[in-house]
Amino acid sequence: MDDLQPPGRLVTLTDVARAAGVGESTVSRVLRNHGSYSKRAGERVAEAVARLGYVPNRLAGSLAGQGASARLVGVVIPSLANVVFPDLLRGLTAALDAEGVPCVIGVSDYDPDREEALVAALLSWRPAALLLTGLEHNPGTVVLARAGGVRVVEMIDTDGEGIDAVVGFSNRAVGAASARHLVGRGYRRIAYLGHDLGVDLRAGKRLAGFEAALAEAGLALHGHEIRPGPSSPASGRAGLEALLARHPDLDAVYFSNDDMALGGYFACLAAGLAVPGRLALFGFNGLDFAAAMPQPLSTVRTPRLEIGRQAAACLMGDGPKKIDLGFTLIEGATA
Amino acid sequence: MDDLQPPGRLVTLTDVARAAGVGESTVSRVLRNHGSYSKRAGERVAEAVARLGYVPNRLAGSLAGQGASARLVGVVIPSLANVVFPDLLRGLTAALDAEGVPCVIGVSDYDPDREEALVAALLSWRPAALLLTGLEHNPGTVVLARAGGVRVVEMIDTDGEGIDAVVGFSNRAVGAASARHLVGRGYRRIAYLGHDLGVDLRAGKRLAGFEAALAEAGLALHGHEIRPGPSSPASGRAGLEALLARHPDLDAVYFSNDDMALGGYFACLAAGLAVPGRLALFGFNGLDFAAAMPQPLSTVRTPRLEIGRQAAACLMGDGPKKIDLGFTLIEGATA
DNA sequence: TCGCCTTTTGGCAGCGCTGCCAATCCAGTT
DNA sequence: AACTGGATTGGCAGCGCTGCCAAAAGGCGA
Repeated sequence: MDDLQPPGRLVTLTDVARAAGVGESTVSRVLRNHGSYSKRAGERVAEAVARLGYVPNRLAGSLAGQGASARLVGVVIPSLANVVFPDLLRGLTAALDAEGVPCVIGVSDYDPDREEALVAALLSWRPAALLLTGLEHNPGTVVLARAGGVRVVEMIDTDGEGIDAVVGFSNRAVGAASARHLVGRGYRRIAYLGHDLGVDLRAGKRLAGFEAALAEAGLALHGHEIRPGPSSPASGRAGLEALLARHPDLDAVYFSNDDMALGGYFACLAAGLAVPGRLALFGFNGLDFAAAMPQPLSTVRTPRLEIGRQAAACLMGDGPKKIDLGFTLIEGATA
Repeated sequence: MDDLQPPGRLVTLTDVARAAGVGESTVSRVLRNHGSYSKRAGERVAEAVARLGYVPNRLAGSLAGQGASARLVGVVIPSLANVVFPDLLRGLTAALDAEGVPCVIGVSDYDPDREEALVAALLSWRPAALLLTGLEHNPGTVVLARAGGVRVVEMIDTDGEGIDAVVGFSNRAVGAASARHLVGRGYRRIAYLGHDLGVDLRAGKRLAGFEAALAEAGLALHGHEIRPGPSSPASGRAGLEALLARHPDLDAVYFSNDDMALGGYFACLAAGLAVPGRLALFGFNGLDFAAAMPQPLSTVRTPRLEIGRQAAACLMGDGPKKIDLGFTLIEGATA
C-alpha cells in the first residue's frame, strides 16, 4: 500500500521558508501566530503555504515543543454499542473540536486488561490528557496513568475515588431514586431485569442502590433476571417474558437501561399486558425514544453530553476534582 | 494544568539503554522485535523497561521512521448522534485495535467545511490512512486528501466516484428495493417521511431511488414530509401525525430510517391505527429494536459493522477499489 | 590457533519542527 | 549623523527515536 505514494517528500516547513524567502523560525511564528512578525512576512508565508499545499507535521511539532506533549486527547470507552458512550464522545468532541484538539479513541470491550493495553498505547502518543470511563481499573492502568504525567479524567461514575478528576453522577443514587419512585407509586412486587453485571459495573452500582432503597422501605427484590451479553431491546423482551413466566404476580420491573425497558414494553404490547396497570416499567438513561413512546417511559435522564463537555472543560482549565452533574427522574407514564 | 506534572523528563529510550547497559539501537530493536539481538540483550532491556516504567514516544518514533507516517488512522464522520456512525466506528476499531492502530476521530456535523478543516487537522498527524464518510466533499478536501499521500477510504456510499477506495452499498438501490417491496405488497398511496435531506445526502439518494422505482410502477409519492433537524423517534412521531393530517388516505409510509419509523409506529399505537392493516411502515438500517417490536419492522438491514471492518482491511492490504457489501431487505410485519 | 562468515552491537545522522539567542532593522531621538 | 530601544528575523541545537553503517563478538572448520 505504501508504494502508491512515491511523491517523494511531502512539503516541509523548510520548503515553505525557502519559497517565501524567509527563515524557518519566521514561518513557524506565522503559522502558529506566536511571537511577532511583520505583515509582509505573514503574507509571503501565507502565499507560499497556499501555493505549495503545505500541511504542518504535528508529530515533529509536538516533539519539539514544550513538554513534548501532543494536542491530542486519549479516550478509552468500554463500548460503542451502547448509545451512552457515543453520547459521551459527542459532548467531548463538540468541546474539543472547537479547540482543534482531536480524540484518539480506544474501545476496551469492558475488559480491564484491554483497557490497560489501550492506556499504554494511547500514552505513547503523549496526549495532553487521558479520559477513562468509570472508576474501576487494573492497578497497572492506574500506575501507567499516573506515570504518564498527563491529566486524567474519569467519566460517568462518581461512586468512588478517582485517579485525578472525576465527572459524572452517582449510579447508586440513581438506583435509590428509582426504587423510591416505584415504592412511592405503590408497587411492591418489583423485579430487576438487567444485562451482564460482571462487565457493566455501573449497572451493578445502580442495582445496589436500588436494593438498598428497597430495603429501607422494608422490601426486597421480587424476582431477578440477568441476561448474558449486552443490553438490547431484544434481550429486554426475551428477559421480561422469562421473568413473567417465573413470577406471574410481578407488578413492576426495574430495567438496567432504556433499551432493555423498550424490549420489555414490546413484550407487554405483544402479550396484551396493560402498562402500567398490569405491569409498571422503569428504565435508565432517558434516551430519545423514551419520550416518543405512546406512554412516555418512566426513567432517569443522565447528563451524557454534559459529562463529555465538562470532561473536556476539565482538561483545559483546572476545575474541581470531582464534578457531580446529577440526574433527572422522568416520571413518564409507565410507572 | 501543566504545572501539575513537573516530574521532569519522562523516561526515554536512552535512559533504558543506560539502565540495561546496552546501546540505544539495541533497545529499539528489542522493543520493536525488529532486526536481530541476543536473548541476553532482550532480557536486560525487558527488565529495564519494566523497572523504569518506560512508555515509548511514538511521536518521535513515527517522525524518525520510514515515510514518517504514524500508526494512526484518521476518521471523519458526520455525526455521533445517529447509531450508524458509532456502528461504523465499532467495526473499524474492532479491526484496527487488533493491529494496535488507534483512530483519531473528527465529527463534521454534516458540514463540508468542517470536514475539510478536520481532514487538514488529521493529516497533520501524518496518519497511515484517512477514512471519510460518503462521496461528496469540498474540492479542497479532495485536494488535501490526495496530496496527503495517504490511503483514503470513503465509507457507506457507493453511488458515485471515490477519491481512492470505497466501501459501502448503494443507497439508490436500497430506495428502489424498498419501493418495489411496498408496491409488490399492493400499497399505492405511499408517502415519504424523512429528516433534513440537505445535510444527509445519502437519505436523499435513497429517496431518489425510491421515487424512480415508484415511477417504474407508474406511481408517484403520495405525500411527503421533511422534518427539520436530525432523525429521531420523536421527530418520526410528530412527522407522521402531520402527514396523516394532510393525507388521511395514505396506506404506507417510507421513513428515512428506523428511528423515524419507530416514532411512526408509536404514533400509530397512540392513534389506534392498525399496522400494517390501516397503515404500512417501512424503515431503513435494520437496528436492533426493529426485530424486537411486537410486529418486527419491515426495513433494510445495512452492513454497518462490516463496512467498518472492510474499510480497515482496505487500509492494510491492497484490496479492490470499490467494495459493495449490499444490503438485506427484511420483510418484517409492518409492511 | 587462525581465518572466515554470520550474528550482534553501538555510534551517529537526521526526521520536521520549536525555542533560544544573537543579529538586524527601523523609527524616533538627541 | 549617531544613538536607543523595541520589533523583527535567521541560525542552530535538540526533542526521542530509527536506519544505516562499520565495528565487535561468536561459531566453526582447518
